[in-house]
Amino acid sequence: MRMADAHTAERSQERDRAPTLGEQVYDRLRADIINGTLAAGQPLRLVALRARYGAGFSPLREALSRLRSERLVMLEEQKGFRVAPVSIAEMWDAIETRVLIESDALRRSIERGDEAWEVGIVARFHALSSRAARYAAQGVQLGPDELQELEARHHAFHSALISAAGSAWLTEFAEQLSVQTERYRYPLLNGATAGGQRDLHAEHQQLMELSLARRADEAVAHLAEHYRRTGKLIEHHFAERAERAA
Amino acid sequence: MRMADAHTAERSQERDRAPTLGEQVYDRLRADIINGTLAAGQPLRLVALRARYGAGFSPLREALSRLRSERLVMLEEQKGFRVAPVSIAEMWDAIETRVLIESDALRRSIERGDEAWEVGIVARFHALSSRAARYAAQGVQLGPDELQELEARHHAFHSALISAAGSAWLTEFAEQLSVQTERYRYPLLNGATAGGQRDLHAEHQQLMELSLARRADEAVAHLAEHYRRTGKLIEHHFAERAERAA
DNA sequence: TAAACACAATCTTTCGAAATTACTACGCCG
DNA sequence: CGGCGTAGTAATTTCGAAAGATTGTGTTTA
Repeated sequence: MRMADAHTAERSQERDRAPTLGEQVYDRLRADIINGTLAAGQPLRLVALRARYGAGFSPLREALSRLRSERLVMLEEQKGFRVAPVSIAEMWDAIETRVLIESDALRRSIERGDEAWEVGIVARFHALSSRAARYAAQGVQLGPDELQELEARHHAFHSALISAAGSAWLTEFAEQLSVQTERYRYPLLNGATAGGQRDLHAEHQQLMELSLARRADEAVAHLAEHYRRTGKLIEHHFAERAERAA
Repeated sequence: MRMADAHTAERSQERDRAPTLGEQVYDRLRADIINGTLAAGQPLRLVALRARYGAGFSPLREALSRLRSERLVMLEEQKGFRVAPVSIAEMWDAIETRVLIESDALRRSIERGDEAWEVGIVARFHALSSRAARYAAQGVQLGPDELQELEARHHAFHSALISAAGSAWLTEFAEQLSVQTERYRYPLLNGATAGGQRDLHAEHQQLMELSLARRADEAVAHLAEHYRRTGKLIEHHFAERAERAA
C-alpha cells in the first residue's frame, strides 16, 4: 500500500479502479477542510463548489452529507452547508475521547499484535522520521504539499500502532477523531518552525519502543501524554493569535 | 422533550419546524433498517426506494450516503447501495466497543451529574418500566409500533444515564453503537416472549440505583454485564434459528 | 420616523431526463 | 458441448432546470 493513500484506502469500504466523481469530490472537500483551505465557519455555496470541483449538485450534496456525519460540515436547513466551526473546547473533547479510544486500541494491539504489526510500526516510523528529518534539514517553512505528506505519514504511524486491535469500530472512531484533531494541528504547523519546540522524533520513538516491548501501561501513558502535549501547544498558539489580533 | 422524539431530536443538529424531504427519508430509511423491514444484505434499488418513500434520486442518495457513514448501508460503486450485513462477530464488536464508550461516559456522568440528570434518569426509568409492564400484562406478541415505542423508551433510559458526560463525541459514539446493537435486538424481541427469560426491569432498576448512589465502579460493572448478557441471548437466538433452518 | 408589506435577488432543495456502467441472455464459433 | 463476444436490458451516476425558501431592499402607510 502506498503511503499517501493509506488513509483514504483504509476508509473506503471497497474500490477497484473507478473512483466515482462523488468519491473524488468527497476526498478533495475533506482535505480542503482539514488543511484549512476552506476556513472554519465559512459557508459552502453550492454554485461556488460546483465551479471549484467541477461537479454537479448531486455528488456535491452527497459528499457534504457524508462530511456532515463526520462533523466536518454543518447543515442549516434551507440555508445550506458551512464548514464546521472550531473551538478549544471541542478540540479537548476530541483529544480526550481520542485518548480513551486509542488507549484501549493500543492495549489490545499490544496484546494481540503479530509480527506484521511490528513490521508495520517500524516501517511507518522510519517513513515518518526520515521525511521529517529531511524537511527539518531543508529549512523552516514547508509548502502545503510537503505538510500534507508529513501529516499523512504521521497519521500512518499512529494508525499502525493500533492496527492490531481487531475492532472495526475502534478503528473507525480513532480515524474520525484523528481527522478532527488534524484540523487543529494544521494552523500550528503552518505558523511554527518545523518541530522546533519539541522533539517529536524522540516521542514517537519511545512510543514505538514501549509498544514493541509490550509494556502496555507505559505505552498507553506515553500516548496520552503525547496527545495532550499537542493539545496544550495548540491552546497556547490560539491564545497568542487571539492576543495579536487584539 | 417528548419521549418519542428523543433520539431524532438529539441527533439533528438544528431544527425548527420544516423537516426537509431528505431528512424525512433519512429517518424513515434508518428506522426501516433498524427494525428489519429492510433486511440485512438486501439491495436497495433507487427506483424501488423512490416508489416507497416518494422522493427523487437526490434526497434518496443523500440519505443513503449518511447511512453509509453510520455503517447501516454499504455502497459498491456503480452497483448501488445495500443494507449492511449482520454477523455475530460484528455484534460483539459493537457491544464491546459500546461497553468501553458507555463505561467512561457513565463514570463521568456519575461524577458530574446534577439534579436534572438524576430527574431525567428517574423519569425515563418509569416511562420505560410502566410501558413494559403494560405490554407484558396485555399479552405476549407485540406489534411493530409497540415494539418501536418500547425500544424508544429503552434507548431514552440508557441515553439519560450517560447524558451528563459532557462530551459530544462520547455521546455521538454511544448513539451510533446503540443504533447498531438495536438492529440485533429486534429479531430477538420479535421471536421471544416479551421479557420472559430475564428480569430486565430489575436490571434497569439496579443500574439506576447504583448510578444515583454514585457508586461508579459497581454501576459500570453492572452496565457491562447488562449489555453482554443481551449479547449472549442474541447469540443463542441466532444459533437456534440457524439449527432450525438446517 | 418607524413599522408593514411587497418584490426582487440569491441560494437551497428536489425532480426527472441523459449519460454511463454493469448485468444477462443469446447466438456464434472452436 | 463449452467458451466468447455481443447486443439488449437494467441500474447507477450525474447534470441542469424548476420549484421553494430566505434575505435584503425599497416603498407605502400610519
